[in-house]
Amino acid sequence: MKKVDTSKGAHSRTADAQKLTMAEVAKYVGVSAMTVSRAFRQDASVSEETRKRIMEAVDALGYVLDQSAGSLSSRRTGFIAALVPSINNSNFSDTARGITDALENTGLQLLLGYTDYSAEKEEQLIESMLRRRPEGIILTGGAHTPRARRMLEKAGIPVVETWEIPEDPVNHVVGFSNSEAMSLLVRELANKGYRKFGYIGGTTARDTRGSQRRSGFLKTVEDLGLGPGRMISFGVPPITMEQGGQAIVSMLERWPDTEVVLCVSDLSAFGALMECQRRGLRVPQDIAIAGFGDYEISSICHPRISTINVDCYGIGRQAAARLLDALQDGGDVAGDITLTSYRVVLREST
Amino acid sequence: MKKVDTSKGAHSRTADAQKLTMAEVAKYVGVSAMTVSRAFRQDASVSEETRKRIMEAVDALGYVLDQSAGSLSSRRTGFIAALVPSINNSNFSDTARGITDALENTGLQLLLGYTDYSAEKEEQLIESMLRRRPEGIILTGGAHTPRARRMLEKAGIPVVETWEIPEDPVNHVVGFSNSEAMSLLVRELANKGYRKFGYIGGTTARDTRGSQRRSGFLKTVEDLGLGPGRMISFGVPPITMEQGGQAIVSMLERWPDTEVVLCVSDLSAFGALMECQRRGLRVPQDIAIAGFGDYEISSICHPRISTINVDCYGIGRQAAARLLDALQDGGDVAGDITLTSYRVVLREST
DNA sequence: GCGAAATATGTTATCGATATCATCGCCGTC
DNA sequence: GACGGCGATGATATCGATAACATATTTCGC
Repeated sequence: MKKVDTSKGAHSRTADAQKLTMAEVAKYVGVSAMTVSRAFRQDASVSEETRKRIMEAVDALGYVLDQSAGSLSSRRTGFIAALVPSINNSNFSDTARGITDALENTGLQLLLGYTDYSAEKEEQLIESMLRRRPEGIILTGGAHTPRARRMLEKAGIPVVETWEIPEDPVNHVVGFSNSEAMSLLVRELANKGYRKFGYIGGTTARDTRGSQRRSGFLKTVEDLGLGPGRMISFGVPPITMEQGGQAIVSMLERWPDTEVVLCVSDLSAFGALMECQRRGLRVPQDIAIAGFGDYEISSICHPRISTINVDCYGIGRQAAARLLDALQDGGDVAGDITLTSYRVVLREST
Repeated sequence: MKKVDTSKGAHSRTADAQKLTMAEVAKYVGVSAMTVSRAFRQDASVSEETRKRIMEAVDALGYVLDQSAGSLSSRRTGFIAALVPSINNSNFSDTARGITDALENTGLQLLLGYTDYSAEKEEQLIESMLRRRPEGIILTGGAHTPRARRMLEKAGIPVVETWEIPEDPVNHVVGFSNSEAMSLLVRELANKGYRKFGYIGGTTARDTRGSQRRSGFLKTVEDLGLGPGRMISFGVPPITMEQGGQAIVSMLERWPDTEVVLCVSDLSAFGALMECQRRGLRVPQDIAIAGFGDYEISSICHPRISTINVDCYGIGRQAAARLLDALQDGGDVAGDITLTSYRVVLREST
C-alpha cells in the first residue's frame, strides 16, 4: 500500500466557495428569491416562461438547492430513517433495497444505519437519526431499550417495526412470525419422515429473530413427540458460514445419529453443507440440512438447500408503503400489522 | 398477506407534537438557549454543575437536538455522502461498513446511495446528496456524467473515488488497478501450467471495474502468447451466480477444451462451479475455475475457489480516512492516490 | 492585593430557504 | 362596467440552532 502524490485534481475546499444562494440566482434572473424557490417545486404557481429562465440560470451558475435550509422553514426534512442489524447480510440489504425502491420519486431520502444486532447501538442510532428529524422511521425487530422506546414514542412520527411481530408494537408492524415459520419447516420435514432433529444457531439472544426461530423449533419438536431437539449453539449471532461448518461437526460428534439439521439461517446451513461434503458425508442420505431465509446461494449450490423463503424485499417495500400512508393521512392512522408471506421450499438437501 | 388492525400503539403524529425546542429546555433550567447549546458540545465551556442540570432537564423533557437547525447556522451538516453500485453485493457492503466504522465517533453521519451501476442514476444521486450539503463525498469508480463531474468540482468539498484508478481523478483516489489484478491472476495460473484460458463476464461496459478486469485478462493472455482468450459475455452486469452457471455451459459447448475459466467475480465463479458439479465435471481436473473478490463463499465452498482478495473493507476505511484528513486540513490537501492491496489466493478450484 | 487571563454565561444577528399574506393584473360574467 | 376570482410575483417574518461578541465572575501570578 503506497501513496502517490499527484498535483492533478488538486482542489481546495474554499476555492470556488459554494457561497451560491437562492438570492443570488434570483438577482441574476431579476426575480425574487421566493420565485426561485417556487420554480423548484412542481406544484407552485410560476409561469412557464419564468421557470425556464430560472432553470437556465441555475444551470449556468451551477446552483444546487440547499435542503438543510429549506427543511428548517418548511418543517419537512424529507428524511426517512431505517435501521437494520447488518448491511452485509443479504436478507437485510434486500429489505433496504425494498425501502429505497419504494421511496423513489417521493422526494424522500433514506438515512440508513446498522445496529450490529445490539439494542444499545440501536438506541444510539435512534437518537442520532431523530436529530435529523426524519418524517418516519423503520426498525428491525421489536426489542428496544426503554429509552429508545421513549424517544420513539415522543418523536411524533410514524414508526414501523419489521421482520417480526413484537408483542407490544410501538406503532406499525410489517413482518411475520419467525417461530411459526420455523415450526412449519419442522412439520414439513417430519412429514417427510425425519425423526431425529438437530438445530444450529448462535449462542445468545442478541438476534431476536434467531431466538424466535429456535423456540419455534424446540416447541414443535416437542409437540410432535420427537423428544428434545438437539441443540448446538455456536458463535455470536449472526453466525457465519464457517461457524455453521464447525457447528455441524459438533452436532455429529455429540449425536451421530441425527437425521436432519435445521440452521438459523441459510448461511450457516451452507457452511454445514460444505463441511459435510469435505468430510465425505452425503447430503441428504447421511445427514439432511435445511436453512432459513432462502438466500440466493441456497438455490444455486449443489445440492440445493431446503429453506424458508421470506419476502425480504417486500418487507422493505411494504414498510415504506405503511410509512407513506401514514404521512399522507396526516398521521391519524392507528398502528396496524401487515403480515408478510413466507413459504417452505424443499430442495435436494432434505 | 393480511392486515390486522389493532388499536394498540395507535398514535397520532401531531399528538405529542414534538414542539420542544432548545429555548424551552433553557427556560426550564433557567439559563439561556446558548448555554444549552454549549452543554451539548464537549469543547464548549459550561460548568459541570450547569451541564448536569441541563442534561437532566433534557432527559426529563425528552428533548432531542435538532441538527437541521444547527447545521444551518454552523454551516456544518455532519454528513458524508457515499455512493456504491449496489448494496446487495457484499464487496460493496463491506466498503460501506468500512466507511461507517471509520466515521464512528467523529460525529459524522453517512448518507448512502445505490447507483445500480448507472452513471445517470449516479448523477441524480450526486445532486440529491449535494442538496444535503455533505462535507465530503465518496464515489465508486471514476466514470461520471459531465454534469455530475461539474457538480462535484463546484461543490467545494473533498471527493474520493474508490475501487479503481481513474485516468483523470476528480480529487482523491483510494483503489487499485482491476486490470493489473486480473493480469496477475492470469500469470499465476499460467505458471501453474494452464494454457487455454476462458473468461466469463457481463455483456456491457456498465460495470467499469468488470470491463477493466476483462481487458486485463485479454491483454495478458495475448502477452503470454496464449492466443486470443475465450470470452463468454452473459447478462447485464453485475452478473449473478445463476448467470455464471449458464455462462460456463456456453463456454464448454463452444470451447470444450478450455482448461481454466476466470470469472468477473466470485459470484459467477461459484455459480459456474456448482453447475459443473451438477453436471458431474470435476473441478479442477476437468475444468478449473477462478473468481475475483474473495467473497466469504469462496473460502467455504467445496472445492474452495481461487480468487483475488481485495481489501474491500480497507477501501472504505481509507476512503473515509482521506476525507477526514482533508476536512482536518481545511481542505488545502491536493488530490492523492492511495493504492490498496490485493493478492492472488490459489485454492483447490485451480 | 491588583491587574490580566481564564471561565461561565448572556445577547444579538444570522444561516438560507419557505410560509404567509399582500399586491397587481387580467379575465369573464351578470 | 364593476366585481369576484385566479394566476403570478413580491415583502416580510420565521424556522431552531449557533457564531460572534459582550459581560460578569473567578482565578492566579508576582
